[in-house]
Amino acid sequence: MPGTAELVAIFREIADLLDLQGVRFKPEAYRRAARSLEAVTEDLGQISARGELRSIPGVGDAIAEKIAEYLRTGTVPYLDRVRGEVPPGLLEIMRLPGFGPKTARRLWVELGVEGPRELETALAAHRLDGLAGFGPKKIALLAAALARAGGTPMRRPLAAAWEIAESLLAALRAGAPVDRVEVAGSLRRRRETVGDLDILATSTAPERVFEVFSALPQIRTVRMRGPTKETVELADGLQVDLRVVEPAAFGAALQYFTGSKDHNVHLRSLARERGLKVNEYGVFRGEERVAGATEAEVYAALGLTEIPPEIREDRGEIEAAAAGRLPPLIDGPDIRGLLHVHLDRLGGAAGLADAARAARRLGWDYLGIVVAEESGGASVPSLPTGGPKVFVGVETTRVPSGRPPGGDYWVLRPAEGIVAPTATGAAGATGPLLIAHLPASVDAGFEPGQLRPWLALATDRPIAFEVTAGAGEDGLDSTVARQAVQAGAALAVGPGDVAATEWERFRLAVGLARRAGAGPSNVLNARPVTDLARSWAGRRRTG
DNA sequence: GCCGTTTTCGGCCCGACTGTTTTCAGTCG
Repeated sequence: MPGTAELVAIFREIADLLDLQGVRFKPEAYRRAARSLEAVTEDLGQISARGELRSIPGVGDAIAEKIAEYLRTGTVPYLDRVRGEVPPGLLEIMRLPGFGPKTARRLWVELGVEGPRELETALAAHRLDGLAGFGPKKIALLAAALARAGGTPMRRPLAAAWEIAESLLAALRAGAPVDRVEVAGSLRRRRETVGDLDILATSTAPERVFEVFSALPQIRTVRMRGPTKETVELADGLQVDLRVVEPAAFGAALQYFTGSKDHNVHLRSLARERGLKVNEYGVFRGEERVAGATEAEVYAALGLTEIPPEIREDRGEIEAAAAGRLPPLIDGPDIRGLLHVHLDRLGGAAGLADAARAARRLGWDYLGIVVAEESGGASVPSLPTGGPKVFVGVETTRVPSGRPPGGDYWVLRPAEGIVAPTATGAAGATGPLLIAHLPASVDAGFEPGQLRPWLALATDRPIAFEVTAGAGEDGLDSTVARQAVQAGAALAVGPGDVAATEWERFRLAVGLARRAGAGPSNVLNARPVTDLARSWAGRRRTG
């Protein structure tokens, strides 16, 4: 299927093939462009039509021309050219964990190995023995990696990774001589999927910390351990890096290991311009450490206001921080209630009372209880006074018009495969508020242009796009959500369809909204209860 | 191949860890 996702894959393959040829710098340039394209919220065709492809970070003349070519013809001939220069099987060898382009290329040049199958044969025939740089351990690692090949490590949904991380942090705090322990990496940036976990700790006895960590029941194997860093694999294959630093370097290390790569590279080049050096131990002027204990200190030393982890992606946030113009982002305490709580999930009236208590505990003023369209909304029990206000949402699978029967607002969950509003009820439809739960993930092949008809719908009626942190049933991902925010549309933030005991997960969804650049004014359920009641003209239930 | 309040050419982040080494190359994040 042509589109941004395919173009990203093409650039990544070009990068790998150039790597195999030993070409320097170009592979990173293509990867940078690929990462950048993944974050583009607008249709590439439109950007190209305006002649603005080069405004995408990492896209210069040569890559812009290849994008334009792809948009015209659906192919990038340069890919076929570089494919012709190395055997395709080498890609599989270089992607074996622990091995890379240099090894794959040497096996090809020195032994004629063109792919995994030939490598297997060569290993069996002991043809690698005696090859310079290939000792018995490396050969054994290669054989083991080859035997396990194919199982590409899966990225976990954010919520799943978060639960694993929480259990590891709790175990470390309880059993290891640590002062501070925090999660870093893409989980801290609240990326919607997480490839591995990064945990950072301060301690005066790192060795003991690693001992305790290695002995945790969740951990299957220790892959490597040095004086400052340990890498382990969990039973389900997830890789976890634990690093221990001294307190004076904690902020610098947290900043460094939170990333992203592009953000850090940009920061370090900024530091060079100012005669400074940044590494995971601090910001240095010559030998002198001028910052390091806190992240705020690190950013301040570089002349920047502190940048929230969720937007550290080098998409303009560093320039904004330098100018003191970082936009305010939505925060957990801004959330005033939930709007998408399924009555079924609560388990009836008793469950509703429990949910009301949970909502109070979280400081919320209202709950939007959602019922199926067929049920007519009449079955939602009222709450005793003093509890959160209860609104009733009616869930439907098609774009509705008119007032929801027996409810205050609509919740739209399109039937599977629907990616644009159907004609019925869409054009010119006005009506009470609509919360749209669209399964719109760039990873799953959603193209930026596909949001356009939905945004058009938002010009006719109040609509909010849902952002959740459930397990595989999420609404907009942060890239699509960013597009909605940039278009001035509202988001609705929630924990997904989970029990009230797991509502804390709404904080992860807040993280996704932050990644999208949403401030409090962009989030429907950050509005006070009175505003909300006004935003739909239906009857409302009072507690 | 990209990029620029030290540059339109000459740079391109930087440290940890492993395996094979006797001072380093490759890989990773």
